[in-house]
Amino acid sequence: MPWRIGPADRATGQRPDPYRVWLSEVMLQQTTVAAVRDYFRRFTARWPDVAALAAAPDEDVMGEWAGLGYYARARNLLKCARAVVSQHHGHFPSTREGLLGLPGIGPYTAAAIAAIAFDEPAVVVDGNVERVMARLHLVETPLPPAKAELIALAAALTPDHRPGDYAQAVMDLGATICTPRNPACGICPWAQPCAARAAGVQGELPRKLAKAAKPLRTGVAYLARRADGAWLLERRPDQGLLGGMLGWPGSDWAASPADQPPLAADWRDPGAEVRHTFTHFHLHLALRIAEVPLDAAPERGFFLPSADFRPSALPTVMRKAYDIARSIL
DNA sequence: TAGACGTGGAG
DNA sequence: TCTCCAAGTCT
Repeated sequence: MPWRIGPADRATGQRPDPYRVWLSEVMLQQTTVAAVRDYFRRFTARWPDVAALAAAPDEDVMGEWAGLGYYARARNLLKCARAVVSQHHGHFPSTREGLLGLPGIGPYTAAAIAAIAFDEPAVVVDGNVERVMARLHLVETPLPPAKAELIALAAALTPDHRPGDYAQAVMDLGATICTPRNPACGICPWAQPCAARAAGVQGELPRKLAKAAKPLRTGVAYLARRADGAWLLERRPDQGLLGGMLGWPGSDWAASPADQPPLAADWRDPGAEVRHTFTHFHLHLALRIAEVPLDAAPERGFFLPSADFRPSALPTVMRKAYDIARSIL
């Protein structure tokens, strides 16, 4: 993984760059390694250190993050980079407690950075560690109530020697061997002491409380292309869903939203809607598409010139709408 | 403290 | 097609 240093460098006492550790850990929050890899490469190529990132315009960072999800992470990433520069002389705090004070850094990320970048024996507990501990110690209590117990069990195993390598090793074990489904107990180095394995319930742990069903919300989005190729977009407010990202003007997303076009035009119905599922609801988004003249004066949003418009800077639901509009215009 | 907050891949 | 979920944080 591009954010790790090799064993040869590690053997010389070299530490990984705290900036790269921080960036990778934030990207990896609730996100798979496969999804993060290319984003990490693009971010570090464009912004090689925390000072460069802190100096970047908001819209550049949000656009580079587009598609990775949980956009509050990108907003907090910038806040954090700027705080490190302005309040910590451009250096990340080296302790769990110091890191916890920064935006977007919670208990897991603070411990991970402290252990991996600064060799602090912090207790690193993510979903992988929770799963490994629940199985190793046969914890039947469901998550999230079991959280405190699992942290205590993880703390009892955390070594003072090479805590960063230990933390990554347990997370790697969870990601590759002690997986949620069909764990590979036959090649697991902890198969012998594993209580869940002995009881034959390893595939059922950790237990989890049932989640709420996702309601259906609907909405309408308006995609207007001006005669010169510019698209009518708007910047979404910083708070809430897709906060700070570009999007198409349209209705709210609700059980039965009211809607109002952003400008007068001959709106066409493409006959296809966008279906998208967020963490807590399903969305059916109807589309209205129009070609408008150069002097069109929108009541909402702004025309982004085609030379400045990259579909990759849109969140996925907005890019799905764009793909449909482009196919019929 | 429980709910808000994205996405793409696996089964 | 559908559910689950992945290296969580914020409010």
